[in-house]
Amino acid sequence: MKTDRQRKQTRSLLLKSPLQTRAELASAMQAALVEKFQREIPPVEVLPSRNLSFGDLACNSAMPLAGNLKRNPREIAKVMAEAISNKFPQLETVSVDGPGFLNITLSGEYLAEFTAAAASEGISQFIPADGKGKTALVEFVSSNPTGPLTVGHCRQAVLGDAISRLLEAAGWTVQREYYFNDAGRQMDKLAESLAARYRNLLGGSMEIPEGGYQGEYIKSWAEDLRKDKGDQLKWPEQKDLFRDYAGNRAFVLISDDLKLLGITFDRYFAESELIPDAVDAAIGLLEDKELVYKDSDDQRKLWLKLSEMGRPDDRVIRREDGTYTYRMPDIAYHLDKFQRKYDLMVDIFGSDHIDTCKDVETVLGVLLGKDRVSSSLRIILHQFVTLVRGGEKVKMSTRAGNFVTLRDLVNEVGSADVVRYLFLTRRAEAHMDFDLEVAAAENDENPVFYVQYAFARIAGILRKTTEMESQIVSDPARLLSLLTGERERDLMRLLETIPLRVSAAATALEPHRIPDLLAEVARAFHGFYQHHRVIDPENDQLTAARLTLCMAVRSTLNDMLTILGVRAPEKM
RNA sequence: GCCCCUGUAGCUCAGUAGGAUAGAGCGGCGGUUUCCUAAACCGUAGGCCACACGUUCGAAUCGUGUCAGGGGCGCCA
Repeated sequence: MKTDRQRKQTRSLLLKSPLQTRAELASAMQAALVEKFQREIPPVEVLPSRNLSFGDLACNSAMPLAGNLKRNPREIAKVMAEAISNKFPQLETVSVDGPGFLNITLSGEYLAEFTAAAASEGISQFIPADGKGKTALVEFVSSNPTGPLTVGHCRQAVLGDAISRLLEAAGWTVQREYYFNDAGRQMDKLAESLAARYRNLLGGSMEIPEGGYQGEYIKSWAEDLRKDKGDQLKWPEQKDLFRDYAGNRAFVLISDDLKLLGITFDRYFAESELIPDAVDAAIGLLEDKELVYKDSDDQRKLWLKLSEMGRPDDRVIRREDGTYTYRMPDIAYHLDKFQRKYDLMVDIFGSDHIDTCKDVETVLGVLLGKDRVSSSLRIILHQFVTLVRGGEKVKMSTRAGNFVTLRDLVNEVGSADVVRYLFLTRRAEAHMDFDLEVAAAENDENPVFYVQYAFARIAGILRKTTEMESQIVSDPARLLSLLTGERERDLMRLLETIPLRVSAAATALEPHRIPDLLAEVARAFHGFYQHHRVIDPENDQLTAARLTLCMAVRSTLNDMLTILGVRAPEKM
């Protein structure tokens, strides 16, 4: 047994993070090329091999360089190979193949050491902390408080939360924000709809207004309102009371819906906070740049000169009655965000927002500078969800009463884990068919269970052992000598790639990559499990080594499930 | 008419800052359990990456065009 001090020494010699390893290889190769050819060389890229039979890492920089240097790409690759082979303890082999590919195999010792570290300390430490010391604001859902959340909001809620968690995994400090319009006409319609239901309860006749809300939920609010306040409420005299009551009820409804998925926000930002000061200030900025003009018929009506900023049409931003259209407070809201000085702002909207998003982004670019906006604001537009039940499309109409709510969906599927996982298996900009039967099936058709089952299997093994921490094999040479199977080695190779792939997913703001990684790890683990018995009473050494590998897998699965917000179950 | 997204295996989808033989799950076919959870594993079949042209040493990936599907084009949000 090595002492802690010795172990640390070994680690400092051998265990570099996956990122460091690749960066050192790249710069050594670049330096060698500069030395050899006596000219500037663009950075060399070390990438994961597309096909593991070629090796663990690959580099194709020799080929694009061949034209510039007027050399055979294989000759260039050879220079690069010589620069690194036998110089890095993390490497096993380096070879030049095909037209000029450089293939690199990682050493068993390095992989074993990585595995041991992952087993004892987890893998999250190896995810490059790109966001360390930086703050991000993620805005999502942002549905107006007029009724329950729909399936579309559900996708957005899950997406926004996963993006937030992914950024957190990469070291960012994330604030989740929900913006809602409480000053617009929608709230008045809602109040009037409630008043109509209230009056109907009392036998009076009052129609739900044009564009109002017909959902059954408003009937129950009306009943509650009657219980609380009696029969004597007057419309429109007590309009504010109706509006506040409806708004509050809607908010409770929405936050309950979000709770079903385990999603919470750090801040709910109300449009009314921006009116009038922030909006007036924003209009002032636009006026200074002569980007607005008054309507020829009505001086109070204000237009935004979007067509002069490269957008197709000018738009009204203030109506005759002094109220604002959607775009104006949204611009003010984003100016507020920029004033709060986040390093990154992410907006998540449904694809129906495409035009307004572009308008707002364009205006921000004019007011704040295009570079500032493009470097710190990322807008993600997700496509809609089609619900399918047994091959048949489920009709979803946003018309009154006939829409599928988030709550219905979660209840029918029966599990927030499944909803989250399945929504996150497709990229945001892809249309999604969500099959309710597959989602509700508790069998092998459901990909969530495949991953969770791998975790539960490991938990089952660990329950049968005691003092598992003390059994972790931290000496890489010993670990390597015990884990000799191909599946064991492949599993270690796979685990080593995970931190950088998680990091890449975070940079791209693409949480859909995580379910793929999870399935890959689970598959490799299930294969290993089937072919190698972990607990072998006759062989303590081997048991300890395989437990170490299991612990590393466990940590990897756990960290990635956490990013998706999906439970890692001890038992299934 | 204009704008956005999509078209990859029977189905649902990954893969697109160009790279070597295009991947997975489900479904199909054939196997595996005295042993840590068979919600698992192993094997096998299945593709003109919508189509055409172009750029390139090299294209599912980039460009142009065509076709097909979804969505959006309010003084709603």
